[in-house]
Amino acid sequence: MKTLLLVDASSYLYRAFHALPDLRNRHNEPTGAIYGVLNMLRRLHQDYQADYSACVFDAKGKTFRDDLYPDYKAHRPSMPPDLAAQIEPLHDSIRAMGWPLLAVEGVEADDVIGTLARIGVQAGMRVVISTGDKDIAQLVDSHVSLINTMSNEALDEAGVMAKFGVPPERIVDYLTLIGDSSDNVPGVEKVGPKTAVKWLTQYQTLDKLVAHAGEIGGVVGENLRKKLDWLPRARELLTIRCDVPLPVKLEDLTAGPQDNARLAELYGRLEFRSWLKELSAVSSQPSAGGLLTAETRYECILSEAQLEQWLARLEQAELVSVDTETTSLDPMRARLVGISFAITPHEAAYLPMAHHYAGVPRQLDFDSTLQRLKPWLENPAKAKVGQNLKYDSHVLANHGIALQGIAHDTLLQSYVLESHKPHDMDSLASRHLGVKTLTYTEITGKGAKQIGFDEVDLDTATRYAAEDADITLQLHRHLYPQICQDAGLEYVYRAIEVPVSQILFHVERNGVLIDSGLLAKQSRVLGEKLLTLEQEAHRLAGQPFNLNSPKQIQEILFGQLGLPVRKKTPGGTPSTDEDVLQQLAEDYPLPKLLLEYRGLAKLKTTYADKLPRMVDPATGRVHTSYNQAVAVTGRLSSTDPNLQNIPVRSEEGRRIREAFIAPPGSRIISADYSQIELRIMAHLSGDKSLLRAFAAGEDIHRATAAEVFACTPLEVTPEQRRYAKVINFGLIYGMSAFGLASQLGIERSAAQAYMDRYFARYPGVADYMARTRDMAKQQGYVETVFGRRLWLPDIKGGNGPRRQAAERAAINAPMQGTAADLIKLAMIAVHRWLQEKRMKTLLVMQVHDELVLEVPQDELAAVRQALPGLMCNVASLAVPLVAEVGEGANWEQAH
DNA sequence: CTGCTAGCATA
DNA sequence: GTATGCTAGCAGA
Repeated sequence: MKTLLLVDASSYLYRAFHALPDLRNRHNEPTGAIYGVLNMLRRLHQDYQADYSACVFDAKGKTFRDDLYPDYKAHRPSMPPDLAAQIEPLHDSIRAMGWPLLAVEGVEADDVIGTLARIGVQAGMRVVISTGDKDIAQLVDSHVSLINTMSNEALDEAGVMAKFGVPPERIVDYLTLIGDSSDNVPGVEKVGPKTAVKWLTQYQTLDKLVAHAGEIGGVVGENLRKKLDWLPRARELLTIRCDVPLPVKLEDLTAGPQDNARLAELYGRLEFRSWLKELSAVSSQPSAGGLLTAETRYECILSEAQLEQWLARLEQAELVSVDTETTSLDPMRARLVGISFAITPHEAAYLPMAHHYAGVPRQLDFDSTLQRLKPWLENPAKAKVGQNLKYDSHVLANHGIALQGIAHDTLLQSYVLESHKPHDMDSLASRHLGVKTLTYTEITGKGAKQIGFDEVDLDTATRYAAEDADITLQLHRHLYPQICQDAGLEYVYRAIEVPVSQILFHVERNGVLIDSGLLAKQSRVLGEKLLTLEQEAHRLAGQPFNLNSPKQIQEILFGQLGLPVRKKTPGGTPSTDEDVLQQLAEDYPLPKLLLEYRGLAKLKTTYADKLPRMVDPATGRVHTSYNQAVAVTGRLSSTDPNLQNIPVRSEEGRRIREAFIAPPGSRIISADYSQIELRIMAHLSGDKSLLRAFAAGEDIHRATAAEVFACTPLEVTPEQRRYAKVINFGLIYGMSAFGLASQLGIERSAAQAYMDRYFARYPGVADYMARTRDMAKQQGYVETVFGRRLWLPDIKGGNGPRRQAAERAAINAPMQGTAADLIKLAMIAVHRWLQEKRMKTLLVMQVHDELVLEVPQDELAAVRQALPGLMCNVASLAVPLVAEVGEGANWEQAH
């Protein structure tokens, strides 16, 4: 959807003039208001890459309102000369920046904006109005929103309702009742926002209120009745016109190129030196996007007095950006080296506590300083923002501090806004703020020569650490308003991602108990089998070779033994993957052996050998890290170790799961959603047959088989059910006939016939797939049920194969993403329930559609009983959600 | 030591 | 056909 950005420049001009210090150049010409407005426009330009835009000013001349009401704005003093003098250079600068500028004689800026907004909406656009004036709230609707670029406050329909207490369409009535003193339009005496909202809530509209004016008692009732004749005219004065004739068309409102020569001339005269410098740098760094190289004040806290002062500031602050510096990237091992804080942009402090190098200045005492900070860090009422605060929570927890008051996280903000782009701070700073930050490796070096952060000198450490806190705060101010522009995104961020982050912190810290002895035993057995297989393979090949080397296997199979090449790798060499070996195994002995070898080798190295080495000596448990911001669909991922790909399909693989155990007196409970993605497909598509099958609790693969093979469910053969299952999975993956054919090992035409039959029997699903593809192509993203946006960069641009892949991803993403949203909500529900009931049960793993818990014996019954409801009642979809619960001494038994 | 490819584990 | 992360081998530092 295209965006039209309208700037109510006059509203900012007055505010900048009055709010900012009286800046002047050497000729004593005033420049403060120009600076303020341009600064605001530059920020806006970064925030909104609008397709169409206009910067709108009031113009000279009478307007229809002056005719309607001679006293309109009558009490306003004429424009101060210092302000008037700034208008022309301001207009010139704005034009030189490339903004379309509008000042229509005889028409107020509000009416120009109202009219353009209407034209934009009619053209199917999203309209964003940047204004400092509350009157414009009357223009808000589902397509039109406001942003106050000075306060960073964003208002959509819900926002208007929340702020004013009445919906946008009642704003005019509201203003009419309370009057507008700045325009000299009186309202009803003694009626302010409170009474206006009360009346409008009760009577809904001004007209109905007027009709019932007789019923209202008290002085205000009297006052209302006195003004009955006046109110219609006031209403007309306060109503923004959306139908004034304009000298421009929508097509004229595209941004032009920035005229750097002209701008340099203007900035030179105005003496905006930092912007001037940036202009000269712009040729070498075109992506800078135009940013004020503001002066920064970074402080290193070394004295008691400084600490005292910052503690006082932290106590007062509404929101503080926090960042920890540590000795390690491993969250469970990291020790604190220092902490940085930022309260206002471009200003931050670094508190070093544990730097160790020759000649390090005396730092504040580690333990006592931490104790001083502890109450603030642990106070849930003191709001904090950070970049991945889950990590900082671990670091602080390592020192016995339970970080509370996590209000915001810029990592999650970026993820919710642009899941497909990088979220590291350096990328975010450059993308959103046009700032190049110090990187960690620039500070510490890399490779063997890398030093710990505790060895970094305090000056450098301060620049780096304080910048991180500062940039995080700036990013928050930049990103959060964008999230608030969209109710869905705001819900996903505030009601899902922020709370889930804290729960993941607990899950990671809980860890899971591993039977290392059992794994060691399995490793020995696997090792012996591998040795035998290796010898046998060498014998069959007639020579020794490395069974772990695909390259050597290629040479043996397709070179020495002359086996047929079935498939090529992307690199153009003959593939030796599982599929190929499976086919070759039908006719030759060696491939079968290699398959067996590979399967067992994977089990041994990746799981049996690796997991025991991941046990944390301090806790005796394995602590994975969940990454909350990598999967573009909204899923979590798990690393160090990955606990989301522990084997389950093969018999031998499942033995690994027997090593995931509970301590004595506890059991493992596993609860997983049944057919979650197919259920979501039924919900999203609304397909009648699919909904009916789920509502009736049928075996869904059997039901599908019955439809595709035109028989009754009872007549479905196991083979048919297997086919239907593959088809159902294929649907979730956006399959093509080609893919289905290769999966089932049948002709493409036969696969196409199955698909045709499926879509004929489930027309709702066919419809849904087409709709999803269209929506993805139109807007570049698809959405989950909860409004999470899943971006598909390749869907528009890109060549054939990439675009087709993006189309398949577009089909899959809403289902995978909604499932991810659901289980995140389930984690929140389960965690809250456990807390409320003061249970000792621990959430220990999440595996996409499954939650694993470690449950003390005496809580078993309660947890088993409550889990399905907690998981299934997080949303009410058009199909029932079903969760299956199992229990055992280990994870394998719990299934 | 770092980055790449091939292959494979899960949902 | 979707989404991930990890291992081993190997090539070029």
